[in-house]
Amino acid sequence: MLADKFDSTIEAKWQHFWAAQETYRFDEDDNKRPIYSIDTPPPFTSGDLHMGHVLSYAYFDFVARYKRMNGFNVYFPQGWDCQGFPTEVKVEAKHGKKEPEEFRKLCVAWTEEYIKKMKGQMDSLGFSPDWRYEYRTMYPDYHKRVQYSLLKMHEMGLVYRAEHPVFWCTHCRSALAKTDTEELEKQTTLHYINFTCKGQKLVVATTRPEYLHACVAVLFHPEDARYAKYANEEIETPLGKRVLLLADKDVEMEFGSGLVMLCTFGDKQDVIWMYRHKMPAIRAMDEVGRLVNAGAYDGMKAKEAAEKILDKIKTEGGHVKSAPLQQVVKVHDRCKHAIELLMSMQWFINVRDKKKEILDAALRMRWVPDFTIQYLVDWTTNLEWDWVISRQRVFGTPLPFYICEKCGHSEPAGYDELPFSVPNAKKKTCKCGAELKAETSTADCWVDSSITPLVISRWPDDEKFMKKVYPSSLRPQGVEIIRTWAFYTIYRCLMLTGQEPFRELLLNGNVLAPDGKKMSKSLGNIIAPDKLVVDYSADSVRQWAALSGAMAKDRPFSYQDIQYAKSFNNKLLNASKLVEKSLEGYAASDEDRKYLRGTDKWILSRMTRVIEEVTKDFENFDFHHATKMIHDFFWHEFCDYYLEYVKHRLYSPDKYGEESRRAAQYTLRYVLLNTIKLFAPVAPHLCEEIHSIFRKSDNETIHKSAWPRKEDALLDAKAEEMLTVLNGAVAQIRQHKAANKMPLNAELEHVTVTSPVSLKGAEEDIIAVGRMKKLTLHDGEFSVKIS
RNA sequence: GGGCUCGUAGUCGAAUGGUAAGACGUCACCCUGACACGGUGAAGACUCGGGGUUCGAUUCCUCGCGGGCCCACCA
Repeated sequence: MLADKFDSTIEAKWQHFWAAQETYRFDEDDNKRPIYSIDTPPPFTSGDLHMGHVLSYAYFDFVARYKRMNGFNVYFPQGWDCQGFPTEVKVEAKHGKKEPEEFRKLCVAWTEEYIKKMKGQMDSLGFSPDWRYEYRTMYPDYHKRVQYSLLKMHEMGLVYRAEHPVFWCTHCRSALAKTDTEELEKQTTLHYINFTCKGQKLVVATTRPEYLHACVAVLFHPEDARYAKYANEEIETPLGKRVLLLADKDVEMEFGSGLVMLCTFGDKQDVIWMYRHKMPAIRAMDEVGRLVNAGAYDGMKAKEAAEKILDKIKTEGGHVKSAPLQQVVKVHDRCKHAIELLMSMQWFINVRDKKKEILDAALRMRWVPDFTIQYLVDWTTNLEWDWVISRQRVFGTPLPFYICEKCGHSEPAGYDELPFSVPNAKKKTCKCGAELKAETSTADCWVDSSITPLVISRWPDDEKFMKKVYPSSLRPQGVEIIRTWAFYTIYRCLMLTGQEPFRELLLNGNVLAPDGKKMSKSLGNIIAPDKLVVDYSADSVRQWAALSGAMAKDRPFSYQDIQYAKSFNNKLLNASKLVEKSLEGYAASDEDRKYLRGTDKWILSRMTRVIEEVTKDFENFDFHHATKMIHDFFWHEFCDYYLEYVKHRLYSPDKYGEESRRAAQYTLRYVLLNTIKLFAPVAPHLCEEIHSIFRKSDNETIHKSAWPRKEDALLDAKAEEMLTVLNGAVAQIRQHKAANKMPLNAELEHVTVTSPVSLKGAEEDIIAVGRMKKLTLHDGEFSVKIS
C-alpha cells in the first residue's frame, strides 16, 4: 500500500533502505559494465550546505542516477575541501591563539564536526555518492598525494621559489589570497607634483607620495604627444632620484597629468609594469606598514611619511595642487584595512609557459553549455603571472620543501618523507653550512583540490584502478570557479599524467535570493535547504533544482517552482493510488495489447514520445526540459484526460467488457511504471515509493532498474490525431458546463460532435467522460453542439 | 574598459523563421467513487527600442538602452 501522504519522513525511510542495500555501490570487480566516473566538487567544510551546493549536487546526482539506470557502473565519490582561512578564523575565535600543531588539531576536530553535519544534509537530499570513497583534503593520505604531485612538478622544473609581491594586510600581518580581499570606494587625494626632466618641470600625479622612494620609472602613453619627446630620457624625482621616462600602453592619457610614477608597490598595476619593464623590485614597506629603504623616512607609517614628504615638496615649491579623488581601494574583507603589496619569498607553479597545452587540452573536452569554454580561454590567454601556491597559514597542506634562511637555498623533501609535515621533518644541513628548515608555509587550497581526479583514481599508487576511472567521465562544477578549479585541475593533471583529467564538463550557475540579489547574511535573504526539505520534501527541492533554468546561468530561488513540485508529487502519488487500486488482481501481460482501444493507443504513443525526448534531455543534461516534459505529460495528458477516459472501463467491466478493462490496466501499468522510471533520477524517493507497488521482492529498487526503452511499435499517429479531436470535444463540453454553472458530472441531454476524423469506436468514451443521454456523430468540420 | 550572458502577460518563465506553452497570482464555477496540495473555465503579452536579412522574426544580423556574472582597473 502506498503511503497516504508524501513527505520527508517517507524519504528518510527510503534513504535507510538504500544505505542498507548499498544501492549506490561502485563495483570495482565488474569488468562488464562500462564505467562512468564523476569528479564531484568537494565542498568547503563551512558547516552548512547552501542552495548553490544543493543546485549543483542535485545536477550531478541526476546524472549519476540516470547513468546507473542505463547500465553504467557509476563511480561517484564525494570529498571535502577542509583547509583554509575561514576555519582558522573560527577556531581561533573559539580557542584563541595556539601553537601550530595544537591549532591544526583543533581545526581538524572542528572540521570533522562540520563534515558530519553536511553529510547529513546530503543524505537528507537523497544524493547518491558511494561513501566508501569519501576523502578529506586535511588527511595525511590526501597530503601525501598533493605533496607527491608537487615534488613531481618540482622535478619537472615547474615548481620554484622566488621573491614576489603578495597581497598583505599590515593590520593582520598576514599574506592574503585574492579571495580574502574586497573592494571599497574611498575618498582619497591626488597630488600633482613636479619632477624634472632636461631642465623642464613635468607634473606627475599620485595618491601615494610616501612611495616616492620606491619610484623606479615614470611612464606615459606612447601616443601622448606631450611627453613623446622625452622618451627614454632621465627624469628626477622630488627626492632627487634619477629614473627613466618610458612609454607604456596601459597609461591613461586623460588621468591626472598623463604621467605616472612606477613604484614597485603601489598596486597591482605597478607590479605588472615592474615585470614588463624589467625594473628592480624595491622593498618599500615592512610587514607592519612602516617604510623601509626610504632614507630619512625609514620606520614611519605610510600616513606620517606622506605628510612629511608633501611638506618637503611644498617648501621646495614642487607641489602644484591636490585634488580629491573617488577611488576603489582593495581592502581586507575582515578588518577593512587597505591592502599593500609586499615583497616576499613564495613558492610558485609555472603556468605561463604551459598556456598552449592547457588550451589544447581544454578544447579536447566537451563543455556544457559550450560557451563556458570561453571563460577558460580568456583567463588562460590573459595570464600574466605564475601561480603563487604558498600561504602563510597553519591549516593547510604542508609544502614538502626545506629552505635555508641564511643563503636562500631550497630543496625538496624526499619521496620517503611523505606525508611531509613540519614536526616530522628531518634535520638537514645546507651546503652553506646553516640549518635547512622545513618550509612552514602551506599550500593554497586550490593546490589540494586541483588533483581530485587523480586522488579519486588512487594516483599514483594503484595503476589498475587509475586505468578504470581516469580520466573522469564528468566534471560538474560552478561557472565561477572555471578560472580556478577547472583551470588548475586541467593544468596539473595534464602535466602529471600527460592526459586531460575529464571528458565532459557540466557547468552550473548560482542561486540568487528570491529578490534576484545575491544571498548574504547581511541582507538576511538566505534560504536554508534543511527547512525546505522539511516543508516541501527533498524531491521537491530536487525538482526545483531541475527546473532552475538554463545551465551556467544564475537564477533567483523560486518558491513557485518548489510549490509546484510539491503539488505535482501529490498528484503523482494520488494518481498512483488510483492505479494501484485498479491493478488489484491484474497479472500484467503483453497479450493484453490486442485489446487496446483508441484512448489506450493514444497515451501509449504519447508515452513513447516522452521516453524518447526525456532520454535525449538527460543525454544533454537538460534537466529542466526533462522535468517539465514529465510534469506536463503526466499531469495534463495522463491524469486530466486518460484517467478520466478509463474510469468507466475499470469500474464497470460487466458493462464494458473484461478485455476492455485489461487493456486499460495494461496501459495504466505501462505508463505509470515508465513515468516513475523517467522521473526517478529527479525524484528518487517518491518514485521508489510508487515503485513498491510493482516490485516482486522487498529488496528491489527502481534505481537499479533499466531505463525505459521506447517501443516504436507503440507509436500511433492515427490514435494521436483522433484523440486531439476527442480531447477537443471533451474540452468543449467542459466549457459548456462551466459557462452554464453546471457541475462537471451533470448529465446533458444531447450532444452532437462533428469531426474531420472518424470518431467511430470512441462514442463510449465521450459519453462516459462528458455524461450525456444521447450522442450523435457527424463527419465534417469540427464542432460540438449541446442541447 | 574587456569577455560572457540575459531582456517574452502582475510575477516566474517555455518554445519556435510563420503573430506565443505552462506555473504562481487574479476572477467565476465545481467537494464528480486518486487527489481541494484538487477539477473545469475566464481575463491578462503590439515577445526592451531602432535598423537590416526574409514572402514573413519574438526567434538570425547590427546598433542602442537596461540587468546579471566574471575579469581588468586610474596611478
